[in-house]
Amino acid sequence: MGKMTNIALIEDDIELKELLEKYLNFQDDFNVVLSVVSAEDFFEEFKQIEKIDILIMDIGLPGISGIDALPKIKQHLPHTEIIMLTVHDDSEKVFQSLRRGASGYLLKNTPLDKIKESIEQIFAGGSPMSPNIARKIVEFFNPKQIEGQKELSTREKEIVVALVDGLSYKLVADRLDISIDTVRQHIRSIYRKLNVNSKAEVISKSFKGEI
Amino acid sequence: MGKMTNIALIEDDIELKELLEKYLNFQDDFNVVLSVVSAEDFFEEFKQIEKIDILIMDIGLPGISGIDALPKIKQHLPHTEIIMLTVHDDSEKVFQSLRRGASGYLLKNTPLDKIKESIEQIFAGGSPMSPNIARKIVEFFNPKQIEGQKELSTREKEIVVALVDGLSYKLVADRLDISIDTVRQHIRSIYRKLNVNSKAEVISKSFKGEI
DNA sequence: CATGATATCGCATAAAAATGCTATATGCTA
DNA sequence: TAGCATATAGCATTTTTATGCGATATCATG
Repeated sequence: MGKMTNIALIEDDIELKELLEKYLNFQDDFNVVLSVVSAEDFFEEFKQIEKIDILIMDIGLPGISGIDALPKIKQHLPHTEIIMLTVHDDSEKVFQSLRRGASGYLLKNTPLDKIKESIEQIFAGGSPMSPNIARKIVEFFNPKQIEGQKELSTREKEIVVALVDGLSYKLVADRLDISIDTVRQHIRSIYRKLNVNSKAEVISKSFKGEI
Repeated sequence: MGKMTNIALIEDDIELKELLEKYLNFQDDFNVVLSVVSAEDFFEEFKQIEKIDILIMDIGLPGISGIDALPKIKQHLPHTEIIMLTVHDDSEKVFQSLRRGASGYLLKNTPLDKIKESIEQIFAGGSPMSPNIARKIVEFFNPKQIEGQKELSTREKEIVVALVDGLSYKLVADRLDISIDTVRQHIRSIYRKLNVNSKAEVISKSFKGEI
């Protein structure tokens, strides 16, 4: 037998919580060591547990939300991998969870065997992600056009990426192997298309998905 | 019978190409309508195909690379969903592919039945992604802690917010009702604490949650 | 084949940002 | 209380950015 994986659950839907508990405990190498219905309960009890490898938690919890609890949990348990299991599929919640340290993001319609698979993926250095969540992320990297805003060319998008990386004109030129004057020219076109007149605005728009 | 899904392949590994072709054609509702070994061949032949729903392509192709071919393909076939199937798992290639319009990203060790599943996920509005690839993305959103990064003061955080809003020093001074020299001074402190030396880097860090 | 979008490069200049140095006042804390 | 971080402000200089103007070449589209 391999080593046991210790799992904790925070889930206020009692039915789902018990189902998960039973299913995971039924697996040979999984062991549910803590199962609570709120973040508050978790903070009260987690210190009594020797080791938590995986925490599966909801977002829509009573009291402290799952997202707000994330930083505090990661602070106390930096080596625990956290999987969000939730009905929320809006980009804001997804990105917030990831920024605050979640390693995976599953929708509640995920079948039990896929949840098991997700835990195994974590140990294989992967990040389990429901396909619909992954789509949000893909859209972040390749946002849809804003109405009335002109499409940037491939080269212009590359320039934007470089600006977002914090590069100066000189370094952009080096990365793309073009002259600094050409960089200037592209940036001019970008400013015109986006109706801005500073790098700062381009970077902000990029992060806000407005490009 | 449901409607047929038309699939195209660009894969220079002949063995894999033929295996995929056979496997996908064997499925009831899949139909491999084009199967070539290079981007050049694809551009020559794709116009003869009435409809391509899904394109599965490699990155490491002879001649034009898969990544370089992406924008041109999306331009001609904006409604074709593209899945990258490749051995490359470095962040740069992953992000480049996504920025250039790929809808999914699978590693070559993906089993055939998972590839089939991925195609179905695309039609369900999802983005198939190997777990190891998803991990790269998660790390993008939650970068590792920068060692010895100092906490910003309240005033400094206000300045950061103003910079993120795309304001110039002058406008920051106006908003906070302080002199432009004081703004400079605060920004100096911010740069020192964050180990950067441009507005662009501050804004990026802010969006990435590194502040 | 003309037109427009893209991609490249150069020169010049004004505006903004980055940095070096100095200085005063306040509040916290070791 | 001496030291430290914060918040304020000024001046000078260098570097980077923003913008105006001009130019050539390619490619796709009408």
